[in-house]
Amino acid sequence: MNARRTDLTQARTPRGFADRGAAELAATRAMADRIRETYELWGFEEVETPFFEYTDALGKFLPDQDRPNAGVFSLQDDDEQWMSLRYDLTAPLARHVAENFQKLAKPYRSYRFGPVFRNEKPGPGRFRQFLQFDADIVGAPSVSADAEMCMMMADALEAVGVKRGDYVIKVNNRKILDGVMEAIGLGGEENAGRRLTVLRAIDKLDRLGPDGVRALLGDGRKDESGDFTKGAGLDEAGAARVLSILEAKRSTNAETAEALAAEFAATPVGAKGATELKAIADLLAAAGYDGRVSVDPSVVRGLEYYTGPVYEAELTFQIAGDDGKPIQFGSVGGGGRYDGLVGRFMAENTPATGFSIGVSRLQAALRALKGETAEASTGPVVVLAFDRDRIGDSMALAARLRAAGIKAEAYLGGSGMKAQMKYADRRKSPCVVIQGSDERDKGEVTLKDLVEGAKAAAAIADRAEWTESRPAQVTVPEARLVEEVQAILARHR
RNA sequence: GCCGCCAUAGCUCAGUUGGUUAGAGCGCUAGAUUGUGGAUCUAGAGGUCCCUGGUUCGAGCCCAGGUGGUGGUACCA
Repeated sequence: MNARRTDLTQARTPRGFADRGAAELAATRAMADRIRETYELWGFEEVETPFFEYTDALGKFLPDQDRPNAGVFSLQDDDEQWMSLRYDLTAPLARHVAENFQKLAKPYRSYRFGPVFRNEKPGPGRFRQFLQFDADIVGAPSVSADAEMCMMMADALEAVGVKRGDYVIKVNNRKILDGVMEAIGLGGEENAGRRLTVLRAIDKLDRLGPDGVRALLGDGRKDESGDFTKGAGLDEAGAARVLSILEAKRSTNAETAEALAAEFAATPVGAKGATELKAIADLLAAAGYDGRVSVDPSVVRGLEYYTGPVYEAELTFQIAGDDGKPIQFGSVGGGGRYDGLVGRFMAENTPATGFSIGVSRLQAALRALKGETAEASTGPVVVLAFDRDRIGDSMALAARLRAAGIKAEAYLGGSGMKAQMKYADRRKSPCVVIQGSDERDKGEVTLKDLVEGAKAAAAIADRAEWTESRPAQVTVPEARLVEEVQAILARHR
């Protein structure tokens, strides 16, 4: 009967994708509910966009227009138009706003939650499908909107259980860096690539340190594996000037903003950036968010499209990993102002700012913080099946429990009683209902409390006593089924 | 993308210089126990030794290419 079959299909998830079980889904749902409550409290409304967008709507931010599958998952519709799975929630929002511009009250405050897809190499804790939770304000040009975004991000983190002090929202302004780059001769369209290289170099500060960043700003850097990363090609003075931004951090937001204003107001754009940061610092102070939101010149974000304030949510607690070394969780979300994004779809330019929370990443961090306390949720009461032809009786008993609001199921498998008990055990069933012919003849049911029973069993060593004692088990009139089961459930609440 | 390491049962792994029918522990299924979770004992099921090709009388083991995983690095909208 076991002839070797060679036609079996291999059961496997695609690389970088994962199935998620009940415990993890429950944790995700709980977290999403907290975030949702926070956003609604701030007056944001939910909107959902499809997983697919036309590739051109996702935009010029694709790494290579000629290869639509690089970075994103793309396919051609039957009319030959390219469509792509969304890689974030911001580009689809920009499209939605442009498409419904007349209908939306501006400033438009909205949030959305869902999976996004990236076609790149997966790593540990890094998947090709993951969840984001975004909030954006479209149509508010002032930095008060950016300040509000930072505050709401802080509220959201606290709502999901990150304690004050265990996180920090860092905020900076792109314009300061733009000013510096302009001053050292990196202005203009022709230097866009080098400006991006500078941004990416600064983004690596926490990992590579000042010397590593300096190398990336100059000629380039060779890492331990021998791979060479080309640098931005700045001269020594230029690199020093860029790095000096990072030293402007002071102990309070007001002082940092002032230091930046004093140092980097040489160009009009730099001055504007400093003024904006000062305004944000004032708003944060007035709202009581000092300390939770911190003005930090090292935040740049790797994205090209940000035009003003940028911010990043960082978890600051450390816990030891399996190898004893501390794990740094780092960034769990970020965002910024993208005044040009909606403008790709319509002549009217529309300012916008928003941020994204990496739900999967945040969830992983919280799980590590709290330990694997995914407390086993209680399963259903299981009504055992005695005679195959009396399954209707089991189902009727289960139905009575359900009518009383108790999770219950009749055992539908084909195994014997011992296996059925094991099944109930594995389902984390609090209690089983047994009705064989003995009970049925007398109009009774036997209930076994599995939680109590497990405790009693621990003390019993030999088989005879085990079978004899039948711990935590009662036989009651069938009419009292619901009350007695409720009593058992109440014991373990 | 680049560099390194790894791939044998559901899981963790052993497997001699290249030599007969590839093993262990755990897990799973069942029996001992006419109707009871645990413990104990016993039995059973479960394998394309990642794939393809090569060397050889003979390959789980050696060689080449591929695939997948993993650790760095790059990218991360």
